[in-house]
Amino acid sequence: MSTNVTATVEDPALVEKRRHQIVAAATKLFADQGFYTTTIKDIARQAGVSSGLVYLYVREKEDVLLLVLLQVVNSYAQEIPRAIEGLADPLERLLRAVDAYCRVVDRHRAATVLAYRSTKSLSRERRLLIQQRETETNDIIAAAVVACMKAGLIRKINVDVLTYQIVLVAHGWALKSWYFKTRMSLEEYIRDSLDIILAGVLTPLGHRRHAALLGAERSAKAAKPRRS
Amino acid sequence: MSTNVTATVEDPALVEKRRHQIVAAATKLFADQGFYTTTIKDIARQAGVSSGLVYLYVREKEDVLLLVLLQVVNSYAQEIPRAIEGLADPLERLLRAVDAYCRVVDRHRAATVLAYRSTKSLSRERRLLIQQRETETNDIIAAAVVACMKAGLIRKINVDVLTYQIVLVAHGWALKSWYFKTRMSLEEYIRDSLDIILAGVLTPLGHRRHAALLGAERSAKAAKPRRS
Amino acid sequence: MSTNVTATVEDPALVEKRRHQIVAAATKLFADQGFYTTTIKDIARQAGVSSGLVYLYVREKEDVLLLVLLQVVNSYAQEIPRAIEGLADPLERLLRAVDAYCRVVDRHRAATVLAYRSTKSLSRERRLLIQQRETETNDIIAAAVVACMKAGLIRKINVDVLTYQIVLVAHGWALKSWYFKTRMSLEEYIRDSLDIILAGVLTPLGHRRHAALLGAERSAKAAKPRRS
Amino acid sequence: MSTNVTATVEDPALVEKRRHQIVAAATKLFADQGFYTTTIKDIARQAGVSSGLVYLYVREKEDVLLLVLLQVVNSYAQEIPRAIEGLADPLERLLRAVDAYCRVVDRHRAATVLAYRSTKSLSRERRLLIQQRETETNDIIAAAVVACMKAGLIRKINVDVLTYQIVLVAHGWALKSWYFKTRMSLEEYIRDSLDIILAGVLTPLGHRRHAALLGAERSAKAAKPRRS
DNA sequence: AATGAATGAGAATTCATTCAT
DNA sequence: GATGAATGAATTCTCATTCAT
Repeated sequence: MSTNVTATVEDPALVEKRRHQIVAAATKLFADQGFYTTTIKDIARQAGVSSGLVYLYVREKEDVLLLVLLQVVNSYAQEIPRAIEGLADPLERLLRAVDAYCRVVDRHRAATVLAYRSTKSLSRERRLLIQQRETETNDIIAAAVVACMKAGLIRKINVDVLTYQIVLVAHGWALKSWYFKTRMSLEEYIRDSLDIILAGVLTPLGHRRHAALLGAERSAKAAKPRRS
Repeated sequence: MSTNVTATVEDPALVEKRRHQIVAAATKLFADQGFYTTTIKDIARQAGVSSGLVYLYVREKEDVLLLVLLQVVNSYAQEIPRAIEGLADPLERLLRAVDAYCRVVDRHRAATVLAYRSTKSLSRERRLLIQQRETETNDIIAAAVVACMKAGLIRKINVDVLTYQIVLVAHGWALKSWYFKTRMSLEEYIRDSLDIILAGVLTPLGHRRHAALLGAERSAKAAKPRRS
Repeated sequence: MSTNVTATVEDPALVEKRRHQIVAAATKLFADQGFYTTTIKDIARQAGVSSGLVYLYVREKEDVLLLVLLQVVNSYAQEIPRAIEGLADPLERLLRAVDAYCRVVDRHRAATVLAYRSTKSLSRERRLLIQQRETETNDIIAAAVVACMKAGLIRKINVDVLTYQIVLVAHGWALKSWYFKTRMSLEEYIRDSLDIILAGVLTPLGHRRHAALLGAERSAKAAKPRRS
Repeated sequence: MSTNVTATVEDPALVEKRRHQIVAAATKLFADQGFYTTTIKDIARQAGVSSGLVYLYVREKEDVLLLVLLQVVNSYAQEIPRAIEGLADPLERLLRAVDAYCRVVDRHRAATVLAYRSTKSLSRERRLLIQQRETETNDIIAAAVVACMKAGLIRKINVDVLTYQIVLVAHGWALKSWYFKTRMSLEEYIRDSLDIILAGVLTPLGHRRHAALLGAERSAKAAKPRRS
């Protein structure tokens, strides 16, 4: 999770703290107004520091964008594996991974959209860094898909395409949240999307397992219902 | 197709010609470098005109972006209906519409990505204009889905979600073309994506029709093969 | 009345006509918005011609200003002498001259203010041309003052200062018309101003003559009253 | 003396200092070349600062003009009252006020002319601010006139007109200084102008007082002659 | 003679970045 | 380490002037 972004300041704890301030402020502003229309002064003001201070923790404005985007893709790369660790059933792993993906996206909605808008504002090198991290996330999904296929739960289809469709579904929640927000809950969105996609790719065996999992979940929920 | 963008010059043919020059130049540059990093001078140079001339056909820089984005969404709104006009079979209409959508996106790949990145750079009013046009396109897809559902070819699923998934597939080709381009052709992408999505939503009747259509298409192709 | 402003066009009648159009349009616009904030296009539009046409009758924008200002100072230099020609009595000549001055200023109020604002926008050479014409006007007033002094009607005072005060009174009507317009008529302004100035400079003989003139005027007015 | 012109910089002492620099530079340039032909870069260069700095102390170019003009009208509004404070005799107050007015105008000759030329270049709101301040100055003169009238020193004449004539005399020194400068001193100009105006409005009592005041002044001068 | 499209120099304004305190 | 004043390059937009038609 090292960032390539060099700071003048030595004390790592302080660097951590200041960068957090800056990134938090910048994320909000970039998401609201975009990268180019946000000034360093805006960021400094929002973060409650001086504009000069920003340059003690970052070499140029673009570094701030990099830090912001890294935070998003890192949160993907962290939270999805965490959601499926310990699970053995391939289908359950896939379902949980998709579910986790959508939920992280939901939590970072603004930043996800920002990534779509602003990744290209990065220099090539930095852009590749981001794309690489994104690929890592996709690989987790792809691995889960492959595992299902090996287990005979998913029929033979183009893994890349299916993976990408799942990724698009997850990102799509952020991209069109203004549209869906008023029409359905995140849970419904996940369920309906998976319904469509899985229905077409599961084998009969996969379908049975899916039904079993849903049944288990439902009874689990009935037993100790989640807080909304 | 009126644009709200006012020109100082009267002659409509000239306006048409010059705007075309400007939009072509701007599309390329915006796609390559983004809206904010492209200057009016860049656009003028690329278009082979003076920077002052641009302002005879456009009131502000943002108008250029509007014209560029309008061109994309207008081409969606035009070409998709054209691809399905005259067709009666609901499933065929849906398949052709999706196919057409993906192909327009392919032809305007850069501009499609640009729309994702830069729509928010527009003023609210202009942004709404674009979004409205986009919605019109989506409505065409949604109508085709509904028709299939009414004809018993697609099972009862959430129309919005399916429509959106189709739209994401179409746009997705542009968004990740850098990834797919090297791995598969547009035709394969369309086929594999539809395979996954349709498999999950067609009724048995729908499946039979789909198979029939594919068969017809294949023999048609065999008869008079398309030029690549 | 030759202007030093060269025209491309030969036909003198046409030049006259076009310049008149242009000057009329420019006078209005310059007076309303000032020289620098008025564009050649504005002038052309207001004059009902094309912007290119202006340059057939004028070499640069500043020439238009020169023409406008020349028109004003020329109207001074013409109308004041005309008002006093044929009059023999020195005091009557002075009074009528002042009266005429104020009335021309009133008729060209906007242009008079414009002269105050914009003469300095002219190049040195053109500015001198205007100032020279202005001086000619002042000389008429000064001559009338001197004549009164020689006739023993005005006591020995600084002619320049008195002349200038009279000029200021005349111009003052234009400069502060926004203030006086609502408080008094031009006639009252002239009367009250002369009352103050003359009272201090007339000799006893001068006073008697003044009274006589006023009496004559009053009875003349009573005989054939002016339409307001 | 608050200005409505907002600065980005906080430190009031610095703001004061920088604005002073800017206003001094701008006054000179505006007076020489006018508002529109002076660029911000010109001002910055003349003030020995960068062009960006100007915008730390001013929001737009027009603000610079406002500051310049405010300085002039403020100096009127300050120095005239100061010149007559403590004086009891109404006629002496009037004479001293006029004298002070002419002297301030003399000190700010260029800026006074600038006010005539450029007030209309201000936005309505700012223009009103200037005009209001000017009116305040005129009110001081008007009050002194009225006091003289009440004391039977000035005969019953139109106060507005007399006040305005006095104002014109004061301003006139600046407007035509190019003409008078070579012909007479400021002192002579004041004396001769007052001679003409007062002679016409003083009552016999007023005349006696005037003579007494002049006598007192002359002997005072003889006793301890003023420097230059 | 007249038009008005085209040019391009020039001006105001912004803002990333630096640096003295 | 922190501040925020200062810099100046860069950008948008305007408009006097030219010139092909």
